[in-house]
Amino acid sequence: MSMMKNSTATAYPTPDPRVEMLVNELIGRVADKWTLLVLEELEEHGTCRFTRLAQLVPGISQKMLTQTLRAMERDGLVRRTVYPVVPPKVEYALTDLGHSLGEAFCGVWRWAEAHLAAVEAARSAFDART
Amino acid sequence: MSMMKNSTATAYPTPDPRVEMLVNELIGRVADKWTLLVLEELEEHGTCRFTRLAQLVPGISQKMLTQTLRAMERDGLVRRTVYPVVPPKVEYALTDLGHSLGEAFCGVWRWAEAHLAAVEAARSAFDART
DNA sequence: TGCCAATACTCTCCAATGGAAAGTAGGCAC
DNA sequence: GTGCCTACTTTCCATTGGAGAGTATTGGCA
Repeated sequence: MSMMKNSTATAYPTPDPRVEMLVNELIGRVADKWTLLVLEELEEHGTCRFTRLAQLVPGISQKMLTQTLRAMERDGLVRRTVYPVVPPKVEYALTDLGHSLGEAFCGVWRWAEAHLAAVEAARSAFDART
Repeated sequence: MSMMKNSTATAYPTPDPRVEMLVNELIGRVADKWTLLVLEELEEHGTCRFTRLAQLVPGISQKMLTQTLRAMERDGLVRRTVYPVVPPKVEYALTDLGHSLGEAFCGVWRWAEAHLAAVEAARSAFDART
């Protein structure tokens, strides 16, 4: 927030501490490893069922997938559609809000792709410094 | 590094599974709540000492601050400067790489500010659905 | 009449993580 | 000496996360 927000010349850019607190809380929830990975797979593959997501997201456990999807549904990021058929069928899809968050994270993705080598070099250098 | 990301006209942008794996790992590390919050405070306040950061980042423990700063230093996101003075003095500042990551996260911050109300509404609606 | 298969969870147990608070180092003012 | 300052570091304990087994449903099969 404040990173880009002080367009005015005021020394401190945080207008309302309540808003800041809420944004921090929201960031803390949304900037979660699994949320991010699930978001990406849903962006990339569109509507998915539970087991497909479990295969797509590398290394997630069923419990964490359930929890993550529930939290994302509660936050209005994904829409959960249950079909009352014989073997259960549940589909997960991004809402508009979810898509907009995905777009917001595009920059981070591009950053990761672009600076992968720099990070690895930094790690090697750091580890070499004993 | 990122061996050509497929220039072919595939529908989805996943080029090389190795790159994807590394990016996922990097995302998983960098998209950590504390990393994000520390990054923001360093962007906003510039160079900081340890205790100041501990005050700035809401709710972080000393242990997590130490761990987070070490990981960020290892990844080349922050520069750690130790002054061998009487009471220890250590300053933390973002590197260029750190700044670039901060910029990449700008979109997420803006998203959080812009959609705060939408998320809260979604939560209320979800919770009301028992 | 069992019994199974398929799916999306849900539960249990155990290891890893995170937080609070106390401890460490080491020189300096007292 | 005693206490103080700062940046950790360690210890202990509560919470979280993962692996794998269990559950609920019901049409289809023997």
